[in-house]
Amino acid sequence: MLLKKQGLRLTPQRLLVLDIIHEFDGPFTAEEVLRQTQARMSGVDKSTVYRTLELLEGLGSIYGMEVGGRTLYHHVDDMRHHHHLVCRKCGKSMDCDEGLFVQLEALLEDKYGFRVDFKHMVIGGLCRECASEG
Amino acid sequence: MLLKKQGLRLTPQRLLVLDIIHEFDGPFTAEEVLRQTQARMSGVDKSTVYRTLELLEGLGSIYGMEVGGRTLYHHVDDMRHHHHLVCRKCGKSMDCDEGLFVQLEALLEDKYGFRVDFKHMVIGGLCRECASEG
DNA sequence: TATATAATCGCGACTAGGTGCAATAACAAT
DNA sequence: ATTGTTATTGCACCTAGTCGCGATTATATA
Repeated sequence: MLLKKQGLRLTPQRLLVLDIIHEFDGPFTAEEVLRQTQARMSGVDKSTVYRTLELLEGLGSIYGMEVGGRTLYHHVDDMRHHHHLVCRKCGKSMDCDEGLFVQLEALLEDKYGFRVDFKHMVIGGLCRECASEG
Repeated sequence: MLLKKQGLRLTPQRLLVLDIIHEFDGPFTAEEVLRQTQARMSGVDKSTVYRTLELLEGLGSIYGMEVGGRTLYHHVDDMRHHHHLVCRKCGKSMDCDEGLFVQLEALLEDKYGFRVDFKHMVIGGLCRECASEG
C-alpha cells in the first residue's frame, strides 16, 4: 500500500479516512470527509482529517483544487482529463482535452520564461446550452 | 461619485477605505486594507472593511480573484491586462498579454461550444528565476 | 513478546473571513 | 436646525482550515 513507504504509519484514523474517500464517486470536500469520519469514529480531530487529506494529496492519490473558496478533492485515477470547464450559469462541469493547452503553454514559456502548472485548470464560462439561451 | 446611487451612504469608514485602496499601485489583499484602515482610524471593525470591499466589487470598481486561498483585489481601471502569472514559489505576480489566449479560446468554443470567461485568469507556475534555481 | 523511537494523535489556540443583530448615524425632507 | 428613515456600524460569535506541542501509539528490531 502507498502509505507503507517513507515510514508512514497506517493508523485507524487514516484507514477510516481512506475508506470514506473511496466511497465517494465524484469530487468531495474536506468538510464531507470530516463529517463522515467523526460520525463513524468519535473523537477524531479535524486537524487529523485535514492532515490526512494533505498527506494523500502529497502522495498523489487525490488532488485538491480551489473552487469558490473551498477545496474540491478528486481521486487522481478519475483524472485522465485534468482540465475542467465549469459553466457559471448552470454549474455543470465538463472535462477538457489537455492537448488544447500545449500551444499556450509554449507561448508563456517563450515570452515570459514562465513555466506553467497546467496540470489542473478550472476554467469558467458558459456551456453551449446556457450560451444559446440568454 | 459611485456610492451616491441606490441610497448608499458615504461614511467616514468607507471614505478611508476608498482612500487607502487608491494608494495601492498594484493588487492588494483585504488584510492589507484592514491593517491600514485600523492604523488610521482605530475601532474600525474588520467586518466593515470586508463589507466595503465586497460592496466595491459589486459596484465594479475593484475586482477580486482567489489566489492560493486568499483574495487578491485589483483596481478595475488597472486591468487592461486581465491575466496574471503567479509564481507558486516566490509569490510574484506578473501581467500577461491577452493575445496569447485567443487561440485557446477559439479551440474551446469549436470543440465544446464552451464560451470561456477569459476576463480574469490567474495562472500558477514557476517564474523564470525560480524555475532556473531548483 | 518486550522495547525503543519517531510518526501521529488530540488539544487548544490561532488565522482569514462571514453573519445576525441592536445601536448609531448619514441623508432627505420638513 | 430638527426629525424620520434606514443604511451602516461595531460587536459577538461563527466558519473552514492551520499550527505547535506534549501525549500516544504503530512499527522495526532485538
